[in-house]
Amino acid sequence: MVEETWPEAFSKEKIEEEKKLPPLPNADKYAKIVTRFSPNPDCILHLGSARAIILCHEYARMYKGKFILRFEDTDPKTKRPVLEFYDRIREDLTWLECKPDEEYIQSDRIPVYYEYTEKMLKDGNAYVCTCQPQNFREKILAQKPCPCRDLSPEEQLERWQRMLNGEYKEGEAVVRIKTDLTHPNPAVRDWPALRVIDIEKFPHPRIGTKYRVWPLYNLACGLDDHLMGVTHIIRGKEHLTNMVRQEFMYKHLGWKYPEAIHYGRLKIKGAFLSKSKIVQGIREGLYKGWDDPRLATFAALRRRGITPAAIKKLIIDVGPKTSDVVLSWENLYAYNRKLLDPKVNRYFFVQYPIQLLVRKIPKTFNAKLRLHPEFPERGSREYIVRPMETDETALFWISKSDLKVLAAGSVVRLMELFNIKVENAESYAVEASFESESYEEARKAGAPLIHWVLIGADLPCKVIMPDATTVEGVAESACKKLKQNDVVQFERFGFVRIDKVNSKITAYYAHK
RNA sequence: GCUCCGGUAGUAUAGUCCGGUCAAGUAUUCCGGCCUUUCGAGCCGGAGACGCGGGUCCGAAUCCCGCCCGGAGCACCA
Repeated sequence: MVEETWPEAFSKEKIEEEKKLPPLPNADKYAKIVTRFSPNPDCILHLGSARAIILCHEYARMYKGKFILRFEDTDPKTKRPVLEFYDRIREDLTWLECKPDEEYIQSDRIPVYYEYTEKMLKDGNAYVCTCQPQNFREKILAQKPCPCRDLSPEEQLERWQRMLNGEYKEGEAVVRIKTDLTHPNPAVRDWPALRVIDIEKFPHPRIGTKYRVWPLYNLACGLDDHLMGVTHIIRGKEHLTNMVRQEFMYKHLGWKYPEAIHYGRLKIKGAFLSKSKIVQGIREGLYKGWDDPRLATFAALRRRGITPAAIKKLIIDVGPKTSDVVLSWENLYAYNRKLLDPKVNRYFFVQYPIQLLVRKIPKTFNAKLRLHPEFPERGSREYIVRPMETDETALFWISKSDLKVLAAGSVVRLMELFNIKVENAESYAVEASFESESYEEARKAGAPLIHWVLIGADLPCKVIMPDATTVEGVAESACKKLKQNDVVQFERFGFVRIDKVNSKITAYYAHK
């Protein structure tokens, strides 16, 4: 009856609709959407890159397109690539469930860049500039061409050969793309495209000393985006002027510039998201590794049990806006908690344990604790609490932090076990006596519920917190069966990822 | 300084192009209640925002002008 009147109230109670990304500009103009993520493998990936990765991957998936990973490793000198990061970046993408459909490494594509450089040189759209940087700067600021600009294409090609032959030393020659000398932004005017590197001093970690002329960002990236069929460039807004620069090159080559989205910077409260800060901290030994819990690297988040799905949701939530955002960890944690709560099992972990002696226990208790209260099919763990025959006592570990509810005379329930009445509470030990068994009585008395670990069925355990401090304690012995990478909830403590299990458990704290 | 962006609750976001249905929606956070053998989750309720000042208009978060604040770029880095 009621159902007939308001059918909508009964249909699939409230589907929380997933937030979706706004449509890509001009998506219908392209047969296949192609995006790319193009990191320099000179550092570990962190949350700051999440926007590029997830947006690119998500859009490619949304339009059944293609997602490309392209390593931009063309600076053997100041942003020197490091071999280990190529793989670490691949690992991070896999973990984030953003596996690329194709992969390129720019240091393998030098001949391609040379080919187009020569074409532009030949067409009079580029030139080899041998001016002192200072001199060039003055000219360009005055909107005047430097002497090299107007040399004939033949001469340019000749100079180009000399660059390749090593007749120019580092800093002595650079290829520039012709733009508009009167462009309002001086940074756009005749930008540098390739330069000479002292390759003996700075060999490329992958390619060695094979090439002494290396392309700069705008040449390599600009060429590749077209050559690889990228339809939508999604990158940080620090690249806005690079788009303007590259558009001149596209005009020279008769190409059409892809659609470009320049999103704002992403920061997260209290975390260093700059490569240099991270690298510096590692070098100085401040951080123990790339996955130090204080870092917002993917490696660290992974170690703490933050799920890729939570990160993805967060990024999609933020979207591709151009304004900067400062995220708070709370948002990430909330998403993660929602994902983890139904999935992971629950255990007791007592932090900073103190001893609890319970007297007058009338019988043997068999505590059966479900791994997850809502999913009995997952099974349970059992602890037999058998009082000493001589004096009817049993010993437990309880958390020092629960002392606040353990004033003498108060009634407290040991979860899933029985109720006790506190007789004496010191900061190092508590004495109590059996009060009653049923949960209902505890409720009626408004007794607080605390968790416990039976002495004798315990396992030392330490939890590494997000600030890298350690919380020592004991876990219930059932935790022995946990494996590395398991994420569990330590009840009334928080979600943790199991890092190591041997005679002692080491876990990393995710969040409450 | 110059060239570009951007400013909606503690945080993030919707709405801004094409003014009214926005006395501003959503998520998270916080508070209260219910429920529950966790201080978790769930459910219900509540708190909380259009940077500032003018103008146009019957009507402005949305349009115009000025200001303020924040960010990015101004490399032979990416």
